[in-house]
Amino acid sequence: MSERIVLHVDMDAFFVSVEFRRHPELVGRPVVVGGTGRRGVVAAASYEARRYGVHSAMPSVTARRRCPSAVFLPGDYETYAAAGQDVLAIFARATPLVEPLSLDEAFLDVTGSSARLGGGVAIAERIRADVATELELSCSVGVAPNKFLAKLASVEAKPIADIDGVRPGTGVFEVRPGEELEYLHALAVSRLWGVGPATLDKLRRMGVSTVGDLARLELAAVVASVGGSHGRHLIELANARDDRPVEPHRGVKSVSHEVTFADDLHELDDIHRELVRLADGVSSRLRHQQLAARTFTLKIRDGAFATHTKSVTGAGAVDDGATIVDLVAPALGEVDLAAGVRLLGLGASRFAQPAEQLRLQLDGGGGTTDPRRRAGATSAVDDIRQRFGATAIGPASSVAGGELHLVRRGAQQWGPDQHRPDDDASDDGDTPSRSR
DNA sequence: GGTACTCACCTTAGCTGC
DNA sequence: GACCGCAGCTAAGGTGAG
Repeated sequence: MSERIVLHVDMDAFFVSVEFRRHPELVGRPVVVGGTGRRGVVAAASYEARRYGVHSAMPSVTARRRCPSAVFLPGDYETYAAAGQDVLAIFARATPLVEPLSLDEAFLDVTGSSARLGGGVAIAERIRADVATELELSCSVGVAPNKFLAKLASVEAKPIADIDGVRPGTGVFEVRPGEELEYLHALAVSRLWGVGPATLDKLRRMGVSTVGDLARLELAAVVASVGGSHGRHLIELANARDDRPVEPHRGVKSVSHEVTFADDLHELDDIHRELVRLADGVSSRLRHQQLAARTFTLKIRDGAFATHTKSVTGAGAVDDGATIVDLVAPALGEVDLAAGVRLLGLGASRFAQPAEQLRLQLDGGGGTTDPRRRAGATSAVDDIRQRFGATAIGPASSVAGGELHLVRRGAQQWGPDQHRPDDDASDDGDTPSRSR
């Protein structure tokens, strides 16, 4: 059997690069995309900004302090998603086996097309060239016998930004068959997929600093330290073993929305109104994907940054917002809200097909007062949104201050928007404190 | 002192039924 | 009837990724 050839393609500073296309005057300047409010985080930083130590997931406040000259742009999720689709279309020319990981990266299994297109490295170079000429974007590609190594390899191909300046990367980096361990064992163990701060701390206490150190340990010792499944997985990776296939169509297992407020919520009415909005957003996505869920999880992060979750499993699968609110609203009462609510989230999981959901509801399992009427109203809402846009209609109970604010995927991806100084001065208690 | 959003997967604990 | 062990399910929380 021939060796697999897996590519990991990772767009370079993707969100920033998309912004450069419509703001060419910003090219070469430090640019940061992400939440612009005081509670936001950095979604992407140009390489010029990275020179100053700015990186993704960094609090925007810290990024401003490190690089005051940077241009800060609010994220535009829909535009980035559209650009991501364009990129995927180019990948699809090389192989039908494309597994997107996020908007800006994907695995490609090119084993079958390699003979026709000239091998893994040649395919990678071709993809890079097409992305550059057709989309004015750049990407880095890792080539390896499996997904895990390809992912590591793409990092080696990236541009480098440090205090001395920005240097272009190689663009393509290959880990050749037979050379996997030589490459892998010299890397820091934190480079392994699945080693975050908590696991790294445990491994360090065992004297592990490189992947090679980990590979030399007994499986039992690693399992005792980090747990069975996790330990076995790490040992497999440390020995360059990863037989996971590239899966083009991975079904979703959960759908969730969460929102961080510019100012903590204290009034139960306000919290309930936000819950209605979240339920509307989640239910809308469920119906769009023809899914219904049995379990809903309420997530609350309080004013002290402590996170609490409450799960509710209904008798039947549900896909309408009002029923979801009926299910999870009682859980609000089980959480101490005295410290205020910084973040509110709602997730749906344990999916069933809508046909089963309808049957269960009509059997009385949905717990609604009149499921037929509710289903009719929900269908009408979807029709109106289809014709007039997502913000054309929403639940009346989510309206505050005469304005309709709906939750859509990615709408507040990187934190609440810029907090206006006059928000505090004009706070008449009539409108929610969240700024949008 | 500052920590978003979305998704997946894991561990632990408690409950229930056999 | 009480108790034990086990399996299965659920809830809660943690970890990690991008």
